[in-house]
Amino acid sequence: MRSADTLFERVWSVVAKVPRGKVTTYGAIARALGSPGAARTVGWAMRAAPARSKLPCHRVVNATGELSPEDVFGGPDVQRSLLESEGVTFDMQGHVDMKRHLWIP
DNA sequence: GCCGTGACGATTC
DNA sequence: CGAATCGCCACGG
Repeated sequence: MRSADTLFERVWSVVAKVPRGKVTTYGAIARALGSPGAARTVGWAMRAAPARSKLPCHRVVNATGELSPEDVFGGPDVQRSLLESEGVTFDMQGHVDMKRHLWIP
């Protein structure tokens, strides 16, 4: 059917729909796709995602609102800046304010 | 069809 | 809060 063969493409599709100023979690995406336990696979999709794509992967964080590890993006500082630039707020721990910006497809 | 791997999640100490 | 552990699922070889 219209769904992509692999979860990867479906994940990218969902991430691409994330509105500006909002963030989503890997678990939320996996859940929306029908695989609540495939959070890891979602993260893997980001890892394998084509960098040239328009995927706002910086809007994807983990369930705790934590940003990506330093091995990606070039540093969580970059991700934080991007999100703040879009109107996302953070708490004292440097985590995203999920109560305000958590978005689910 | 098994094995290894991983930008996760939740629990526990 | 920090670190460690187990469980989960999907893809590639």
